[in-house]
Amino acid sequence: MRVRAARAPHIEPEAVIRAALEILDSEGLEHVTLRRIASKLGVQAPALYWHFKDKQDIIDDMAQAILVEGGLEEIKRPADAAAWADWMVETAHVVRKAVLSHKDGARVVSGASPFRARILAEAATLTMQVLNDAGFDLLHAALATVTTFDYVWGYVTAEQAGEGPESEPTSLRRSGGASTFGSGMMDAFMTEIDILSSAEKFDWGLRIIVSGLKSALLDSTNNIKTKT
Amino acid sequence: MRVRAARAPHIEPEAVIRAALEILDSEGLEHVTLRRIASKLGVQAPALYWHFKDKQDIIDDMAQAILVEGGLEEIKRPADAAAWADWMVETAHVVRKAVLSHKDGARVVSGASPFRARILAEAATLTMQVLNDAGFDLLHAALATVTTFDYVWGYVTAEQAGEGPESEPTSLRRSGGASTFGSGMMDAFMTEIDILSSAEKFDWGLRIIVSGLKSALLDSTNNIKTKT
DNA sequence: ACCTGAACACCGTTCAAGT
DNA sequence: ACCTGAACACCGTTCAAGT
Repeated sequence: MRVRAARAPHIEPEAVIRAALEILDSEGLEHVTLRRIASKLGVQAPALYWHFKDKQDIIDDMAQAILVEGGLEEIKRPADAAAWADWMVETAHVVRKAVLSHKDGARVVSGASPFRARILAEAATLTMQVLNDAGFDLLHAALATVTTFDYVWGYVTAEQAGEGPESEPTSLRRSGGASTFGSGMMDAFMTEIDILSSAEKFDWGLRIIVSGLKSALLDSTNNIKTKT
Repeated sequence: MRVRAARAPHIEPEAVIRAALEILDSEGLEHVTLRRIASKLGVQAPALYWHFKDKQDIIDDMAQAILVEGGLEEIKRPADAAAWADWMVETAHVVRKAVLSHKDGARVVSGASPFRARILAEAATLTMQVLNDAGFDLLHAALATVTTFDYVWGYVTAEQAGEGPESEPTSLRRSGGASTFGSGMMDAFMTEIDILSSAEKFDWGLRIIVSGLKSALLDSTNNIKTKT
């Protein structure tokens, strides 16, 4: 009398997202189609419209799932407000890892509706509060958050876009251009930079930004206190 | 005997890109389809395959066109190598404006093949050289360039994604979550940050990065010279 | 050399109809 | 309440055939 698995549908939303993420990881975003998801669940494509408004709705939930599963929800404010700098670096690394944990993760999350996924907005809000507690006024806490998150986003997007299907020698197809400083100079830099892992490169830029933020914070407090 | 315009085809590649960009500006990227482009040229869709390998090839040329027309080619190294900081800020603004000059410009350029468009790679190479002349070693010139360009990319992408069709109140649809620190705190920050134009917000982040780069440069030279 | 016609294998989405 | 069948209006791409 064993229940024949996935024969009588009773689809649940979570199962849809799970199936979608499996297709994403094994075949990439362009294969995440309603017909593929449905067939993976033993169901016809239009069935999905009972549980989700449209495909965008599914993408939104995929983005949310990727970030939650990546641990974005577990981020808590630092015990010491003065430790904001290291906290920001850690938080950014969490976001990066979450997105990288699924193939085309960056494209999924940035394809999600309003301000990306809901959790991302919450993480941003939390970041603003941490910065505010650290001494930034409301305006500069918001600016600093946007700057940091936009860097994270730009970096991760480029990182994952580079993992494309064809791993051509990068940047030297179509040699017609010549362009004075050919690819020779480019290659010199590329050879240098590739001694670092992608995580290390990410970290370097992150610390540059945090270092700039530290200076901004010092400047603003000096304008008021002028201690010494 | 007047030549009936666009009746006898003789399609030229530039005309294809021009038509594609017109559709892009008036209707957005999702309407830039081979059939639409072709019909705009008085031709059938498969005709495009004689001039271009595939749609990706057209997107690549669109990206290149957007950046060239935005003035990316006119960027020259600074007269004074020490003026690298202001030069980077200016260069970043040029890239931002170029991308924003067409609807969905960011998506087009990031959808382009290898390292985005060819000109972007050249601009990056030039930036590395400028930084190298300014005292950064090869590795750090490359890291600084990547950091800056990734920030530019993240910022512009978010900026243009926000211009979406539906201009909902942003971030407060689906009020179910509650999430302790509701949207109230979020709104306080958003009100603050919206007193600045998008260009000003971009500029602020840019200068944070450049400020961080200045510190890094000073530190590295101090480690060698240790003057006084 | 340059383009058309017709087809192939897909999409997301709608909707009457089934159970 | 939940799903199917069939259709609609599209896609990018291929390819024999026309001129």
